[in-house]
Amino acid sequence: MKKAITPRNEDYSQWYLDIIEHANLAENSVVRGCMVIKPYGFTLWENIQSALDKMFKDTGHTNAYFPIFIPKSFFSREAEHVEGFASECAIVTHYRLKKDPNSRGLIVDEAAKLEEELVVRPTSETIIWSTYKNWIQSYRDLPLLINQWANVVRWEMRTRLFLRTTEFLWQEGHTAHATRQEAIEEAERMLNIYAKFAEDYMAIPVIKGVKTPNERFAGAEDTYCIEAMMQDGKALQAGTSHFLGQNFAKAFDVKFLNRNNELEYVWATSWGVSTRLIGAIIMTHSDDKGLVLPPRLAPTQVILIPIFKTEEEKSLVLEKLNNIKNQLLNNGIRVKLDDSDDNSPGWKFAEWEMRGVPLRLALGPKDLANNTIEYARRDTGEKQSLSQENIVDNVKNYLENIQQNLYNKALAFRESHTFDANNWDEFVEKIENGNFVWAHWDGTTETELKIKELTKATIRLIPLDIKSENGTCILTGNPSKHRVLFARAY
RNA sequence: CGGGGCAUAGCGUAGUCCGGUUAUCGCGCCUGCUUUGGGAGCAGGAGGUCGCAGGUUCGAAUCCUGCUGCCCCGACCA
Repeated sequence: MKKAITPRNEDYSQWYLDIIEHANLAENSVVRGCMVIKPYGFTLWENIQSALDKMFKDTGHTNAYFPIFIPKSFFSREAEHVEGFASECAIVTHYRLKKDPNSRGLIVDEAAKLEEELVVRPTSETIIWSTYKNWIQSYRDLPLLINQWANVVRWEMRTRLFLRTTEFLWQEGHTAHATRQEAIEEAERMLNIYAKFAEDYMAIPVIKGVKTPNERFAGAEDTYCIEAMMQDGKALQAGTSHFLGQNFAKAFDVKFLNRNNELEYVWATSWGVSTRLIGAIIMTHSDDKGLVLPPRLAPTQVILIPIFKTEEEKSLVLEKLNNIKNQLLNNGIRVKLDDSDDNSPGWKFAEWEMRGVPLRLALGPKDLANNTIEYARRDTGEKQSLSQENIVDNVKNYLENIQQNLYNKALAFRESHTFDANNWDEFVEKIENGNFVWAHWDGTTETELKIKELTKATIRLIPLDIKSENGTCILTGNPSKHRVLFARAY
């Protein structure tokens, strides 16, 4: 038996790591801060990708690919962008190794020094806008709606599997528009797509909003975000969409002729989600028995477990289960039959629970005699013996039900951990206990930073569906016209 | 970069203070038999440059010196 999963309430971050290990999602690689995404974890990512990719394409976007290397000078074109990323870049300085004359090893060949260093992309705005300059001349070239699936590198000081790794996988959309209004609409459209994906596929309720200037993306005029609550009450930013104004157009001199034959700078957006979403799924739904996956994204939605003693029973049970498997496959359900001889049914139950498979069907001699089959759902642990009739419909109902239940549970959890705070003591107490807190803020970065210093809470967002309400800042007592969302965050 | 810790089989570890035959145990792995409705049992077996390099010693996982790597806490962040 593998080492048990550390309970959530004992050590939340160890629990998180144990889930990843036991569910076979990923592991640390020999390279510090970089993870190996194992087949099961990567299939989950592929399912995320394909659902999102369809949503992007349905809204008119197409995929393209830009280089992983970006000339260093590109980063200094946009002042805030440099500042945001300079401190966490991997840089290529040479292109050749040679034999070390003093040992059997290899050393960098100093003769092969690059004239201009190349930065391994931490994000692709700069290389993409330098390319867009050549692609855009007229209003007829707009809007330009492009997405790229890629890896990026940010040399973070401390890393955690999926949540923050040195290299991570993501998608980044980069769009160009003729008007300010159109670009803002695009940024909001993509935020809504992220929110819909989070809620409909990941079963994670999110709050939509705008970042404060302090939390804004380097080079953006506005950063929109969705924030989700994890089971320890901390916030996780699950997606961002930026209205970039004309900052990158100006930095890379991207202009177009409008209908009136006037030269104008292009308006831009960029938006992205990453493998961090897998961390969000883990931390939202899983329990002390292991991973819990939402059916719509689970690599395996249904696991079939045979139970038998004799060879004769075995062949009858397997025949039945293969038949069921084919019915489910023909109906587009991702199903797997665990017919290995190596492990007992009990072992298989535990194993597939740990790996988060939403629904388990077990069939043994008793079921053969009674024409029944046992349904066991991962989210509630509930087991039910049903007739073998209507398996496809039953399974579909179960999966739909589990998907909905996971969302409802996560929403109920968030709601029971969200409060209004009207004075400082109340604010500190609610933050300390791991909650989302709506509170008044005087709108200054100074106050925001002071609150962060005192409580480790940050302003997660200013809500999109803002409710006007006169109040006074939780810290300074200065007037405020609406509440903002505070929480400790990942 | 500051502070703390660790390095022994694929993984987790005992032994290190106080040097002494063949380096401990569990998991996992291999073979066989019995098992299989909630992580099976028994028997046998394979697997080690004790992080690296020096030194002390008749003798080093153990003592000394240097190096390297990793983990945790803080400053940075999708």
